[in-house]
Amino acid sequence: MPSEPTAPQQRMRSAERRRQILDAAIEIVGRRGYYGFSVQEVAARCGLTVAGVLHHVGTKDQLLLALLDERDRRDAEAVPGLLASEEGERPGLARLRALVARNSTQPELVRLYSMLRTESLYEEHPAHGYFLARERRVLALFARCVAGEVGEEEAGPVARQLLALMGGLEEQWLRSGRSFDLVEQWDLAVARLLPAAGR
Amino acid sequence: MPSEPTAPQQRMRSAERRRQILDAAIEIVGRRGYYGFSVQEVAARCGLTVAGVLHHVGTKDQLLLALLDERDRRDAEAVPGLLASEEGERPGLARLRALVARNSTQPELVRLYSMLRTESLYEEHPAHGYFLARERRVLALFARCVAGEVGEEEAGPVARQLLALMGGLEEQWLRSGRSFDLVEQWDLAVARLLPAAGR
Amino acid sequence: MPSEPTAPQQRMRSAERRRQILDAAIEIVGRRGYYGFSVQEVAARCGLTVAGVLHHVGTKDQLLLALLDERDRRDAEAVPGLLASEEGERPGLARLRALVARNSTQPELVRLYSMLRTESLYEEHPAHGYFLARERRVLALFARCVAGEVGEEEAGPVARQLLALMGGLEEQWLRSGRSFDLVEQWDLAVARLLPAAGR
Amino acid sequence: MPSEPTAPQQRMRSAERRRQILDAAIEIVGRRGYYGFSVQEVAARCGLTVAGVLHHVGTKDQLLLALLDERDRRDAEAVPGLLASEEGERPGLARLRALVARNSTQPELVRLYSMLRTESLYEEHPAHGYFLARERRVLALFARCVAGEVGEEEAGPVARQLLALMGGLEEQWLRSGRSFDLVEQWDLAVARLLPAAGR
DNA sequence: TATGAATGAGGGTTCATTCAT
DNA sequence: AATGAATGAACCCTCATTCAT
Repeated sequence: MPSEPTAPQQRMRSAERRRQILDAAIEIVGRRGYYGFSVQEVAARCGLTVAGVLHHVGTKDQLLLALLDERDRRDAEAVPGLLASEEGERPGLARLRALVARNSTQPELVRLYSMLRTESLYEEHPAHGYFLARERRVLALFARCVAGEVGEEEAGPVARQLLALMGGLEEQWLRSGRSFDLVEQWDLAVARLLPAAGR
Repeated sequence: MPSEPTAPQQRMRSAERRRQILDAAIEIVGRRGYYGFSVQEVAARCGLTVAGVLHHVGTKDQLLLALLDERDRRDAEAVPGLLASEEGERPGLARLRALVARNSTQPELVRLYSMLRTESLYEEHPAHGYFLARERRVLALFARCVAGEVGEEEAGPVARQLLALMGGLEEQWLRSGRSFDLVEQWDLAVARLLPAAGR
Repeated sequence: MPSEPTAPQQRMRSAERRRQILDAAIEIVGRRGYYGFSVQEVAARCGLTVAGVLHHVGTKDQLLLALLDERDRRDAEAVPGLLASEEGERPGLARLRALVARNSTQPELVRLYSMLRTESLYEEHPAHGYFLARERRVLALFARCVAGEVGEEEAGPVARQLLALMGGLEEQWLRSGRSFDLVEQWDLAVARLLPAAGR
Repeated sequence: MPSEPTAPQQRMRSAERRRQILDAAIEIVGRRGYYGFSVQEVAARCGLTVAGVLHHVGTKDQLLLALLDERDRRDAEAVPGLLASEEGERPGLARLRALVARNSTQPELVRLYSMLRTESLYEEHPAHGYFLARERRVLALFARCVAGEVGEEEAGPVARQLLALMGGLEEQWLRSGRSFDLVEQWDLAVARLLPAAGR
């Protein structure tokens, strides 16, 4: 419905506006997933028209992908090398712990990935490919992180186990209203799973 | 004169039809979640009108809850006492293994719970309450299952870890196209997590 | 939705059931008119299925007409000769007052007629014909009621005025939550309109 | 190069379109009331999609209220001060007559108010509050109009009577296919009701 | 007498998208 | 950079009705 001409529409610079839109989308998609969120809602949160939002992001699907890219970009910027492992450096368990620690400060982000990871199990989900590739990459990274602790043929399964643990604990953490300390529980789990490494 | 031998009956009896509807819904909700599925799709799969489906289940929301109830009912019937633990009997690790084993034969079911569990993190999701309660119950059960293996103050955290592992491995299992043996990976994980119990 | 088999469905005799249905319908149609009422609502109020109601009344339209007939039948029975004026007897202002008095004890009934009278202004309303005929009859009756008080050529207009007054006051009476005495206001109005007659 | 001289413009400006929508709605609601009209019908009459109509008015309920506001706005504009009585000026019977006279030229408008006034007796009707307030205001105005003619304690009842008469006569006028002169009948009624004032 | 299954039509509303401005 | 008009498709749901039981 044509609304009253509202407060003098402040025009933003494109980059700024885009960031604002992606922020809003991250939060909303984190809550209700791809299928449950609407461009309308993003628009409302930004004080924009639906058409206004689309002007910046193109399409609902593109918005989703843009949002994932943006997250990756920001993460790479904020904690360089946390998820990457290009060089010859040998990441260890500390790396995994750092990851958990960082996530524990960003529940919103955790929500987003939880949501989309599960939703994208469906082959036609727009982020299906993204998360398939991501999981492969992450499993490989985790395997390298534990390479020093376990035998070669065990690295794969243990990486699986750690990834499962991480995701599962995060989900419980969210559902419980973050009523427990995520890092602490992670440490307990790792101590059990890789007892030799603790020392 | 006896009537024709009942041509391919169009009109079904209530229970039958309801089961058919719930089956279809389970599959679809498992793929796309509550937000992504439509009554229309269920109807199409059952050869019914949308109104026809609604005649049996009332509402989209009620369909979701009915579907969860139905699952519970069928599970309780098929493997009695798997999730329950009423009496004084002491469930152990075997119980957990049995659970994983059963799930490994029902990927569709696993999908459904994965999907809804995550989606229902959102407070206004129609199954939010259901999964909140369910997680509490399951954590309590798991804690009892490991009561014999670990100290009392450790039962809670370990239950968390096992639940996280179970969910996480299942998810990886689904995403990988079930390319690994779920029970095998579970055993490996448990062997690491509770080494003493292995024997 | 197929409901639980409820309390042992008491079967009623047809006439009884029909009366019950019409009673419910009178109340509901009185509130929301023909367009706003649904067979479903009537059914609910009678503890019947929609099909059950239709079994007794045939059709939504027929229900409406049946309901009007029933009202007329009951009125004729309860206060014989109130609206009729077949014989040579000369009805007077007392007759009109009796009418108002009776209505003042049956707000539900007043509601019904108010509602349908207005709704049926529309030519395609199922009760259009009914109320057209009714108004003619009533105007004729009213004219006879005031024949003794005013000149012949005035009887028509005065009948109009009295009918307008009656309907209008009743409507105000309903809207105000019956916060004034309908008969009293009627008397005041008549005293003004036909001053000579008062004595 | 100048563009073609604007082919029969499909896209309308907001105000224009809105007016068109409200006009259509007034007519339809006047015929069948709030419960009997559908947005679809309004859309069809405007050569728009349902979604198109909703784009301008928001909601079926909002359309109804917008329509009443619009009527008030137009009336206030066309015959300023007819229904208002802000200042110290003393309105008299002439004011009431002017009102009837105006209405007699706008049967459509009369229909609308007749319809909604009655329908909104129902407490949950979207215009219930509107007409409750309106009746209070109008009764107060009418009371002031006859303040010069009758004693103070009679003003209230007489206002009621006049309002009832006006509404009732209008309704008869509509049902009869406007077969009589509304103003003439009004004059007759007023002459009877307030004989002293005639002079 | 009454129900239960099923439908077809229509209800209002939401949504993503296009296009001109 | 952003809006506003408009659409087409989909959404869930309600309704009156039919038919077999």
